[in-house]
Amino acid sequence: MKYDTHLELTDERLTHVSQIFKALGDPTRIRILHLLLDKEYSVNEIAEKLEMHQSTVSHQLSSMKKIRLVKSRREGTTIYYSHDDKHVIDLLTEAINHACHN
Amino acid sequence: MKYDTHLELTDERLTHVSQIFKALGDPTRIRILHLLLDKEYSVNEIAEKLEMHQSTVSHQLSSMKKIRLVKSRREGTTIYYSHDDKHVIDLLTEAINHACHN
DNA sequence: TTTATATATGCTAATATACGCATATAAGCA
DNA sequence: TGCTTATATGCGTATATTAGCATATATAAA
Repeated sequence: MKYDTHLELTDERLTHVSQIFKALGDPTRIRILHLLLDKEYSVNEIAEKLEMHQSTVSHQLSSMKKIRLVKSRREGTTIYYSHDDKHVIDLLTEAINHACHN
Repeated sequence: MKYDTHLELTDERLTHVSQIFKALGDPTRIRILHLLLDKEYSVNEIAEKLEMHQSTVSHQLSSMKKIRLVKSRREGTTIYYSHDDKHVIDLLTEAINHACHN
């Protein structure tokens, strides 16, 4: 798909776009989102797989949920997280792909 | 173009990708890059067009040049900046486009 | 109700970031 | 050389961010 390259950058759009990029501008959050590319994981699963502290993962999931980058679903005491913004996932995978072809 | 979605996220790639997104995660830098979409501008032109202080613009251009998001060319005492990473420009325009269709 | 498990969150310290002032540097011109 | 214009940069301040500890909350099971 081809995009217009000259859409007006209003304050609202600027805030939104920079917020998204800021969220992606942290290795911890990138690793979490990258893990969530394929399927949902619980907080503990994420912490174990990525060798992070539970509170670190929870904090970052919380910050990403606040801006709707991820969503959660409860099953008993376990909460499963998955990504919730296809556009953002596209941006991330494209960036990783570019990094892989350098 | 379709991408693989499962390329390995090595430490090096992680660092690179997060660095790019971090650079894009700031309204000042986004405004500058957005201005530079079409054509090159001098530092003063950028400062005037965007109503920013000269030192602010220079600082941010310097930080973006360090990671090769922009490049510069001298003409007398004037230095013209333009973008230097097509991939990053693509990421930015896509993000703005998404923000425009929400 | 008590206990165990999973997750969330308040708080703090360490670190990073953005900005702007003041000044340095660089190039061109008188 | 001295002056002007354009840009860069050192420094200090204000603010934001990150991570981890300790603890709170929520759910389920005994």
